[in-house]
Amino acid sequence: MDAFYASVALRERPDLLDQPVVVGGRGRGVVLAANYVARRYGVHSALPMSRVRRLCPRVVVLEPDYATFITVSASVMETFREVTPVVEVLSLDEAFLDVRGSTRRLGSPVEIAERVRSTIHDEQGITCSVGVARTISVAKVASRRAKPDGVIVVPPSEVTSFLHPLDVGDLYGVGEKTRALLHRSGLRTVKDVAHTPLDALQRQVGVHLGRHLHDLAWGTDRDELNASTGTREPERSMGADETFGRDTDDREVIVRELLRLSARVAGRMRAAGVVGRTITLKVRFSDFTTIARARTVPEATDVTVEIHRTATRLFDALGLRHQRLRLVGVRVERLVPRCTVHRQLALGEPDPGWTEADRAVDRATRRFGSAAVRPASLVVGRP
DNA sequence: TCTGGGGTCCTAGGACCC
DNA sequence: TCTGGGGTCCTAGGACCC
Repeated sequence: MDAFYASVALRERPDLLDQPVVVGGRGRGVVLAANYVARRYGVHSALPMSRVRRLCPRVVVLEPDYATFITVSASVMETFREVTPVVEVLSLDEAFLDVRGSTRRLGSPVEIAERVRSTIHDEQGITCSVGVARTISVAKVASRRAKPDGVIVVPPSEVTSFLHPLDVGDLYGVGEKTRALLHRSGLRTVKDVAHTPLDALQRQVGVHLGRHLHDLAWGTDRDELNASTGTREPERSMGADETFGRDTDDREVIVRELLRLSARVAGRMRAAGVVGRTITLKVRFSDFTTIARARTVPEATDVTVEIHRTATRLFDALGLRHQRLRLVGVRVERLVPRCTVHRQLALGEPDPGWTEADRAVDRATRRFGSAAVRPASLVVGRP
């Protein structure tokens, strides 16, 4: 989708179509999506909101409405699945489709692309762009260059002439750091990378990345999709983090925030039916340096208080003294389906323990909303 | 009052085991 | 002429994606 969040938000506000519009958070947030009018001012996603107002004082800021984004996304994915069952979902607004088995029924890839685009336009009132190619990274680069509201087809015979003039930073998977590293080595275009001997490239950037860059530069990367037809791949980790409204060194505030985050993560884990053993605490200081500390516990868990206890211990083990924090986060890794582990009963553990309490909270939350039941320390205005 | 929040994958080093 | 060698698990950090 083109400028997905902004396009969806603007469906409700057609009066703003000619105005620079961004969807973004308040306070210390960043731009989640900018419409193409705003982009003319140099506004783009991930830009701090404070800079957006300086670049474009008359910008209109809309709040994200995730419930609607998710609904629109589901409809869009449904449209994709009418084309082919082989769909690899990348994010809410983007997917790879393997249309090799659909051409008899629906026509050439370009015809399929235009059909999908017009369906989404008619049904959802937003535009999207499509790249057509034999491998995912070439398709991805093509779709970026097709934006907004376009289609680019790169036939196999034209892959190198399409890719080679591009900057290495245009490759899918090459970000700011890798681009700078390659530029420092004199490799500026995709062609430069393609014509560097593989072993020389691997000495520069490591074996794996070197191999990967070479494949990207010749357009010979992956061409089979990870499309579990229908069901999604289970998540490998789940986490939550939050930037404070202002930096803090107050242990009580921090530990309380860790509880909020632990409850959020554990609730999502229980809803997904997964448990995990490795709990990671993330801390970002005022100067933006960020560290993470992890601990693997003997028993996989989805229990709020257990995750919170581990996170708090990890925090205390940092031994911070009056260092102000900008952000804290909690993540649980190495997730496995809950049904694959059986919980070891500890001696002395009460039978209806925290697990049962969490289940009860989940039931209350489902019926009455997330504000219904909370740890007492998270109740605003408590005595 | 610069710099969100959700993820994935890779690397590197140390502990530990056979 | 001394410190094998391979594998797994764990932790920390970093790059990248949307």
